[in-house]
Parts: sequence; C-alpha cells; structure tokens
Amino acid sequence: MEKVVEVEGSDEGKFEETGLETSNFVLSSPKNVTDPVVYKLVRVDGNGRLVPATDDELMEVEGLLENEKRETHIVADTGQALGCISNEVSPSGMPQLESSEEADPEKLSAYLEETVPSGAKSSSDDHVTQSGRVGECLKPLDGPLEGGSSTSTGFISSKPDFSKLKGEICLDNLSIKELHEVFKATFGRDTTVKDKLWLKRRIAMGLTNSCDVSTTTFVIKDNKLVKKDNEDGFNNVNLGAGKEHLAVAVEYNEDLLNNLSSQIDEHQTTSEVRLGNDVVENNFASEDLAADQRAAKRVRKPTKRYIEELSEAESKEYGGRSIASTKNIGFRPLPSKAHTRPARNVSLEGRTVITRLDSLGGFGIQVPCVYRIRRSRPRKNVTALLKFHPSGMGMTATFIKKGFDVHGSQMDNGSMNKVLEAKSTPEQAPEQFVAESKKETTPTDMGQNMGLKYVDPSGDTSDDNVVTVPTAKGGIRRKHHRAWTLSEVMKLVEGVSKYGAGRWSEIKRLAFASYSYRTSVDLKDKWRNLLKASFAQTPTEKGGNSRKHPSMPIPAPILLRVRELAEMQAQASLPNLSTGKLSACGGRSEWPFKYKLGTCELTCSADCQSSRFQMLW
DNA sequence: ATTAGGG
DNA sequence: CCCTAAT
Repeated sequence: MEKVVEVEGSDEGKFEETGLETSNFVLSSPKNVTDPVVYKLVRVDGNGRLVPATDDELMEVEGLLENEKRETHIVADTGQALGCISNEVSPSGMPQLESSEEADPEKLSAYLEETVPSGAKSSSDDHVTQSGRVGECLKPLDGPLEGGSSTSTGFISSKPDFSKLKGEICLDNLSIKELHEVFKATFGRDTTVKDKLWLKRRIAMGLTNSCDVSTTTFVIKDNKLVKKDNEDGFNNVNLGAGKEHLAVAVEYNEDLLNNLSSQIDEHQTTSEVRLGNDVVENNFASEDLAADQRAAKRVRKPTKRYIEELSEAESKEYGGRSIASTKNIGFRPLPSKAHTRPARNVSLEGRTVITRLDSLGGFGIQVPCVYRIRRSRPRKNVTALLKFHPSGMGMTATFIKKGFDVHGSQMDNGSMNKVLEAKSTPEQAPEQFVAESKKETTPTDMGQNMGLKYVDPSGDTSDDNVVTVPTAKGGIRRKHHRAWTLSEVMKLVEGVSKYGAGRWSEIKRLAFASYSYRTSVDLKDKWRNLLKASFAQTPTEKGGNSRKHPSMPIPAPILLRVRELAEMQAQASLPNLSTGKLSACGGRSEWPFKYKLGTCELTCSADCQSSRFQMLW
C-alpha cells in the first residue's frame, strides 16, 4: 500500500501539481509560498513514484491531524494512482462524515428531489466548502457535459450483461420507463430520475434493503444482490464508479448540494470497492437521497450563461494557473474547452481558501482561486436556501449564521473573503469594518439631523456581502443588489451638494470613505436614479405619493433636495458652459448658498413643484 | 482613472 | 447594476 506523505509547499503549488504518472512529481518551489501553512499531499505509489494526493486523501490527512487518534486507514489508494486520477475516483471515505451529519443531506436531498431551488446550489456549495471538506472527487473527466443518462449508458455497455440471468430481476434489461415502474413498485412513489444507473442502484438497494449496491451489479435474486463483478477486480469497478460520478459531477457541477451528495455517493461507492467500510456507514443512508436529488437535477443542464461565466472567469481570472495546470497534462490531448467547476471555499488548516475545480485534459485540478470581489456578500441564494430548509441543513444554517449574521458582518468578510481581500483589496477589510460600524449609527443621526424619521428598509445594518460573478465579457458581474440606505442616499446628496454632481470620485473619497462598496460609478448611478425619481414624482401631489413604488421609498424631502441640487447644478453649469469645468469647480467650492440658490431656483422656475420645495428646505 | 450614458 | 465609450 502506498502511504501518504506530506510535502510542504504552497497551496498554489499543490494544485498545480497534478503530476501524471509519466511526469515526475515536481515539488513546488517555496518561492511562491503565499501560504506556508498549506501542505501538499502526495502519495507514494507502489513504484515509488510520487503521486498527487487526491483531495480526499488530503482531507483525510487533515482529519488525522485534527484527530491523531484516528487510524491511518483508508488513505491507501485503491488502485493505481493513474486510474484514480483519471477517473476522479478518489478513495477514502472518511472525512465527510461530519458534513453529512450536519447537513442532514437526507432531508435536504429529499426536498430537493422535486424542487431544487436554483439558489440552493451555490449556498450548498458554500456550505460544503465551508465545512472544511475538500473532497472533490467528482471532477468532470470526460469532456462534454452530457446528460448523466448517456454516461450511464456508456457505463452499462462496458459492464457485464446480466440480463441473461434467469429468475432474477435483471434491472439491466429494463428501460428507463420500466425502471421507473419498478421504482414505483419498490418505493411506492414516482421518480423523475432518468438516470438508469441510478435507478437501478436505487431499486437494487430498495429490493435488497441494503445500501451496499455495487454500481455494476443490478441483478437481484431472492432479495439479495447478486454480485458478480467483484472478481473482476476493483479497478474495474472503480472505473465504473468513476464514470458514474463523472456524469454526476459534470452534470451538476453548479449545484453545491450536489457536491455534498456526490461526495457522499462517491465515498459510498468507493467503500464498496474496498473491504466493507463501516466508517462510511452514515453516508449510506443519505447517499440514495442525495443521489436522488442529484439525478433529479440531472435533467437540467447548466445555464448557458452559467457556463459562460465560469469559463470566462477561468480564463480571465486564472488563466495563468490554469495553463500551469495544463502543462502537467501534456501527454493527454487537451479538450478544446476546459470545464470549470464552481468555486468553493475550502477551509484548510483553519484558513479559508477559495478554490476552483478545473478539469483540464480530463484531470480534475483544484486550483486556488481568488475571485475579485469588490463587494462581498454571500449570494442571496444562501439565505434563500436556508429558508427552504430551515431544519434540513444544520451545517448550512450554522455556516450562514456564523458568517452572515447581522452582527457578525465583519467576521464574514474577514473569514470568508480573507484571502480575497488580502490579495485583491487589502484595504477593503478595515474599511468595511468601519463602514459597518458607522452604518449602524449614521442612519439615525442623519435622520435626526434632517428631522426625518425614516426606518431604513434595506436594513443596511446587516452586512451585505456581495458575491461577484464572473462574466462573459470580463470582469465581474452582478453581486447582490445592495440597496441604498437612506443614510447613503443622504450622504450622496450631501456630497453632491458639497462637491457638485459629477465629481463622484471626490464624493466617494470624501463622503463615502466608509462605504467601500459604493464606487464612484455607483454614486453616479444612484444620483441619476435619484434625479429621475425626484423629477418623476409629481410634486404637486403632496401627500405621501412618494410611496408609489414600495421598493424604494425615498423620503420626499430627499427627493426634493435632489431636485433642488439638480436645478442648481444645471443652473451653475449651463451659463458657464464656455468656461466648462473650471466654472463648475469654482462653483462647487462649497455651495454655501445652496439654499439661496435653491430658493432662487424655486422662484425662477415658478412652478408649483418648487413652491413645495421652498417649504421643505 | 474618471465620467457620462445606455442597457 | 453592468458595460463601454470618451475623456
């Protein structure tokens, strides 16, 4: 048996090292060790070759480190490193117990089987990742993201045909439809799963009342599963399992939940191959459900945009690393396109590392990645998911609560985006912190100062970390819509009045120093919106008609003021247009006479709207 | 790097 | 909000 050794190295190095059997394993040079705490795991193959450890192994070691008492079992690779790698079948199944327990995949999966909120995906992913499990056994190996069914079919064809057996239930002969019937007969419920393999396994498990169903055996006899393929050697089985998982992984790579279930499944399958593994026992129960969910999801392929974004992100953000990874796969023809799996946050040694799984040349490579985030915040999906499964995801719930608690905002930024901030926006963290703390107080103060009693609907006190998404055209796209708070609006207005509209960088720097997440562009946009709003609203209608749109109830006074400022601005710039900016600059010096101007403006414009203005300001 | 605008 | 063209 091989043993796993720890090789110190940079985390980057670790991921790049997907050395192949042919290429000698190269230890990453310590030079680019950004994070010395991360170790590279390597397995010594029987030949004495060094083989990159799988994530599972890695996890295993971690677990060992954590708990010395644990035996160093399992880790041994099941077969050849190559086979293992190429098939993405990572052996060992131990570390994920915790997560499975906490996440209670059973419930979750059960729920998800029918309706899988899209939002659940990412959250689930986060969850999984956050749980500190790296187990990423399912990397897409074989290129095209095709339906799992096709994959399973391929798999089936490669396995022995048991259909000849008599007097036995030979699931292999059944069509999907038939399988569905059997499924229903077995479980008393319908299933939408179209994956033959899955159906067979599920049914087999049901009929044999056992979870120990090989992926390659589907002949049931006397309530027992007939296992014929074991002699073939686990290697064979492994391949099969690998394929199956591959399909799954590829299919639902965007589904985090999926990761969870898949991993579990993976381990489950693997365990069969090995001598009975009771350690993974707990996973069995959830496996089917997880698989169920997974299969159900299988029907749907990732959105085009999703793919675009992922691939884009990969090439844009991590092109360098990806390439580096590719180098190691030289001997194998590279797929025209690399498939990227969703990024996950992996907690290693207490550190949070954002990683991304790439499949290059059929090899799953976990690449540390840093999404450039301007504003950090978990996707709303996370929250949504939580709502959907309030009780089903202990882990997730915990995670969310911990990371995104209203009061733990800073923490969230600190922990979840630690790396990100450190690398991309170093000053963000402290700034954010200030912003948060300030946010809590400012609104009230402002409100009082302005004689407004306005409860901020956006609840800006809660931290809004925004997840940025890589976009097809470069850059990041969309984060969580971060509602503008009243205080922000007021600050903006104030800033505009002070420095003049258009001087957004100034305003941002001076008035929005604490609001790191608002860019000058944001300010500009917001101002534009405010203007629109202020002018759109018919001032004639006094009352609180401003509430027309419940979404953003900007207090009338503010709108009015915006209007006033707008008028001033217009007045100031138009006359001196020839002077251009210069005049504008001069004018903005302080706008000490803003009120005067405002009044003037009102008088000049002489429309009823202005009159109201006067009164208010 | 900022701004202005369109989407 | 995002993206881009124009400064």
